Amino acid sequence: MSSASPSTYRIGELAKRVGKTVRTIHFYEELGLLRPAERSPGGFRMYTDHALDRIHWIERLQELGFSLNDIKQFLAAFHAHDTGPESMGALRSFYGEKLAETQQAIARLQTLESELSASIAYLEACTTCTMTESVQACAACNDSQHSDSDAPRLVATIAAPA
Amino acid sequence: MSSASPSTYRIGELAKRVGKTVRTIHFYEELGLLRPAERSPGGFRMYTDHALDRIHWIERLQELGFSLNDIKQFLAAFHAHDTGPESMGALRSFYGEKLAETQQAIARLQTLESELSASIAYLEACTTCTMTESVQACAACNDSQHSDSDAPRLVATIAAPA
DNA sequence: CCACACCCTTACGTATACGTTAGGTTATAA
DNA sequence: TTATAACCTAACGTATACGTAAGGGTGTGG
Repeated sequence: MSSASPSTYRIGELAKRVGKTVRTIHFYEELGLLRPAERSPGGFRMYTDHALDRIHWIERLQELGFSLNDIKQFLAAFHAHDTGPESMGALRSFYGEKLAETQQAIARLQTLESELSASIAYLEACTTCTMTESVQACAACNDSQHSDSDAPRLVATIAAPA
Repeated sequence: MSSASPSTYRIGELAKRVGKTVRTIHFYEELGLLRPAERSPGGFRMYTDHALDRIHWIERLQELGFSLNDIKQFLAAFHAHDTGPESMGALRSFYGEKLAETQQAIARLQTLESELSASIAYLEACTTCTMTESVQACAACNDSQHSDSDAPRLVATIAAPA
């Protein structure tokens, strides 16, 4: 076994290198996201390092909230243009849309974060509560520990039957 | 909180009020997340305003990234405790875990946000590029507009066959 | 030349959160 | 009383991103 990578390798090797399963790579190919550089005489898929980059790129886009189908749509649009600048323009607006969405997602998560924090803070008082009835009774709780504020929405409506 | 109306109403009315479909409410019931206050003599589900609050609560938890199954698991644990403080403690740790996850999600999205911004900034230069070849040629781009920095990862590996 | 890992295609299975008939019943207005 | 809107249960369909066999070739060390 030589240590220099043979420049092309089979699917199992590629899978190992990117940390995906063979099935996943097959799947990407079914969707048109990735194609082997060539096939061996016997029909084995042979890949180059470019496949590696492509798969990492797909990974990042998925983290950004793109579906595999989104990526497929984009690749089609990307290659549908004649000149580099046009293709790059498509890429730019593709990313631009997701940037906006990402920023909204962040804002939303931050709202939820503070709501969670408020709920947890509110519930801290319950730690020292000596009440021994079931949670149903909490609806009438007037403990001075947290009577100064209304129960957060994430707490107020839980203590009910089913 | 919500108040006086006919005090109980049927599933269609509830659906309208919360902006969900009847099927969704049926589904929540199948999962044990929600039960009608009672049934009409003829078998119709009759709800009170509490169902409204419950559904809104479920909505928020979903936005937080909880699956309906997570919520189901939690409700079981919540009602498995004997005293209010114990149940509230369960709620607190339930929220605590998600708070940590939410904070990680925010951090991750912020990383991705800056990556997207960098990519878009990089691609701005392409707007003024006069190159008329296909995007494949961009791999060798040495335009002074962006030769000062390497292409962002989200850009570097795209301009390739398929 | 053979064993055995690795690869091939085809195709059904899985989890989530509902959507969509299908066939029949209940409530209400005319 | 009857039309019809709304409801009932049961059950199969949908989209996403793969998992998991099934049945059979390929490639290579010994």
